[in-house]
Amino acid sequence: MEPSRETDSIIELVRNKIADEETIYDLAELFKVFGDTTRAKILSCLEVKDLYVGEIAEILHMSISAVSHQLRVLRNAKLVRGVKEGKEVKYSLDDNHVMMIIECGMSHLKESE
Amino acid sequence: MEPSRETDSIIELVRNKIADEETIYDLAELFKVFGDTTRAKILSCLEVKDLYVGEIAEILHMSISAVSHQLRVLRNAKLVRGVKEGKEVKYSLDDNHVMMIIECGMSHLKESE
DNA sequence: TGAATAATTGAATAACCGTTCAAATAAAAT
DNA sequence: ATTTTATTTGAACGGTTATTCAATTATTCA
Repeated sequence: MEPSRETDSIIELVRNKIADEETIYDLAELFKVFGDTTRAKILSCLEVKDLYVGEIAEILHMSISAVSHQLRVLRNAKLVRGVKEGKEVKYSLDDNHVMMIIECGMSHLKESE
Repeated sequence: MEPSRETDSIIELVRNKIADEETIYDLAELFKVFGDTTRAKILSCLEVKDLYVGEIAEILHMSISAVSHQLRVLRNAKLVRGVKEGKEVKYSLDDNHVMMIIECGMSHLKESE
């Protein structure tokens, strides 16, 4: 690419139009949380029904520890919420935005066959 | 969690209702591609305008090699498309679904303040 | 109080992945 | 034909991260 007044203005045009660094960073961080099979499975489970940690582990044939670790990641990202009920903790999707994003991705998969 | 007939049926209920393993895997793979700052930046650029590799690199202050590597990932995921124009290759978003997913994530960020 | 159950946490290991660097390909210009 | 420019590619390094294992916290039940 030979630099020219023309391309320089394109560079500046795009630089000024894209979202700011921090927003893009946050966006990537959000998608990163969805971008793991285990976490995607957990979210899929919670899409069906609120569940205890042990139930999720059993459904997914995983250790409670592994599930708990991923639940922490999901909690930090505000995608799920845990409420203590006696000895157990019942998890649920934090808001219906989460389901929306999943469905958004799902519909893309269907479209691109 | 003490196992009981009750919880067993919940396990089965959820197992039967969630998407199949492969679909969830594909979903996670899709989000994984969005879940990197560099790739998110590249997509943001292409949301503004179709661009050559060198232009993207300049806009983002990155090496051409690094950008090219990430473009390959995006190409494999069918999120961008590259068309050769002489020596250069012009990249564009593959379909407007891509923009939709980004906007979907963006709106979640705004909502959760 | 002490044993048992549910879940969290921290450290360690292993696998994955993004960037860099060097080399290779491909097209255009001299 | 040779050089220059644009991009791709492969290997290697370093950093991130998911899982495992062991230990810990918290709550219930005896």
